[in-house]
Amino acid sequence: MLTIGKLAKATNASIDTIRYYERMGLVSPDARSAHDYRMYEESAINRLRFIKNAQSLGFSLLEIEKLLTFGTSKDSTAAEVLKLTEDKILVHKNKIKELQKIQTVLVDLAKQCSGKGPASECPILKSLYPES
Amino acid sequence: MLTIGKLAKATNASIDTIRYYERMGLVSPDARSAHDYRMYEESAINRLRFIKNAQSLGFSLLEIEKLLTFGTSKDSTAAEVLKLTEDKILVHKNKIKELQKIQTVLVDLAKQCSGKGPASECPILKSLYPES
DNA sequence: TTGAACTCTAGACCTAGGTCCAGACTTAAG
DNA sequence: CTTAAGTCTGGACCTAGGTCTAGAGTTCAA
Repeated sequence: MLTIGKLAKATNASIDTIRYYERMGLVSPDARSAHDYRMYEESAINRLRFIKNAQSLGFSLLEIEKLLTFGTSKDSTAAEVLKLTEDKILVHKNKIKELQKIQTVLVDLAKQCSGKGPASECPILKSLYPES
Repeated sequence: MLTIGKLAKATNASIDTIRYYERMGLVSPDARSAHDYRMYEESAINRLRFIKNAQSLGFSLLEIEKLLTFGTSKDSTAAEVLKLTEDKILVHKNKIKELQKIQTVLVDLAKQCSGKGPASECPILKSLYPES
């Protein structure tokens, strides 16, 4: 069994983060010591790594909680996991599209500005002011 | 001169937002009425629209404040505006790249999951758990 | 055994961009 | 004149994902 400090070290998470995840319902100690220290099984390491992995794919803690629940609930289906994943893909797709649209505008603006002269003459600023 | 309510209506911003921008140093009333009501010139409308436009391009309020200052300071140069714009382009570029990387992984995971069977057998979940 | 390192709880604080509220005052319309 | 609608200030609250603090108790190493 691991204390919270050992678990933190093993997963490169902070103690505070682990306790925060506990409040969020993502991780909980497998036991408490005589003096109420949190005690974790080795498997908690994998659980925390799961969280990190899922986070790096853009899942929120709320979504990760669902994923974790799916993994242990007998009634959960692969279809539910797939749905969550596909939803996330769609969200990312839209975000990428939005950023690319913005990017096009910014690059176009940058091209119009020679970088010379006073800011007040800069076409970038001018185009941000509404037609007037 | 416009009261804050008229300005809000004209710009589709909320009164609270305008006051918030004032606290942030982005907009301030051109005068106060006898009873301390904020009074704005027509030009405040354009200023607020400028803010919206810049926001839609991903500039933060802090950056927008700089842009607005550039526009009115005699010492500011187009080069400064261009720099801010190019920095933003770079930030967006990196964000897009990051999202695309994530997207590749997610799409790949989704492909591996048939959507059939229990969640516990789902290859998506399995791959989120560290090699073990 | 003693001091450093660890852990506990509860709750405050942080960012960013707002939103909302209370309580008081002002203005406009009918 | 009355009443609804508008405005004022100051400060609390919201999301998300943490981070930090205080004050008290515990455990480990020398």
